[in-house]
Amino acid sequence: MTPLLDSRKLLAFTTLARVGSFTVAAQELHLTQSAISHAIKALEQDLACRLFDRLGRRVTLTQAGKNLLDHAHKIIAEMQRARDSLASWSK
Amino acid sequence: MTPLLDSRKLLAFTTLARVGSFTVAAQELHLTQSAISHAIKALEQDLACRLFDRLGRRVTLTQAGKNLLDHAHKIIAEMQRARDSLASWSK
DNA sequence: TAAAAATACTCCATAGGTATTTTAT
DNA sequence: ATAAAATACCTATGGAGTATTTTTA
Repeated sequence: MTPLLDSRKLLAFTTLARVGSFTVAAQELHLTQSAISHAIKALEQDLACRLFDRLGRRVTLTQAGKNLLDHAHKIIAEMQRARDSLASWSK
Repeated sequence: MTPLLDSRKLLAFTTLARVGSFTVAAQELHLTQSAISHAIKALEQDLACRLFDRLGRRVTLTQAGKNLLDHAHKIIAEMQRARDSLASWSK
């Protein structure tokens, strides 16, 4: 129904995909490991699919996760461009 | 600091930009006029610039608003593509 | 004066925290 | 036995509602 996605969850997602660890992703985003765990779980529920395989301590993208990653990067990059654009604008 | 934008506010923004009325935008999104007003105000504060000129009843985009509109469309469209992509994916 | 937007409140959902438990090395 | 993820629980922020006030055509 709604086309929208939560951008904070997408950022948690791309960070986790890059660093491969909930703990390290949390540090990088200045959040707790718990917050990242919650965010990823909520995103997986929202999209109704697993995004990561938890193979013991190894956290790797599923095929669906790989698929989402590209979109997530584009979305975040576009938000950055929007902010940059409006910042150079006013004043 | 954060590159992120709130996607629900962006949707309120693009809808208002298209229909030119808080009341009509609210109807279209199945929200109240108050909710749209709050959302736009919060977005304007977040970005620290006016997005609409309220000329009496006529609501029109400012130059900054016109600038944001293009980005907002791209962001929402990309979210839609992400969802579509993942939907056709799993089963 | 009759519409439409802004605002004052209220409520509730959820993002995020701490503390703990579970799991795998 | 230890380090990392999941989970239980709690709190606070803010998204969204109703009711009201302000505004302007």
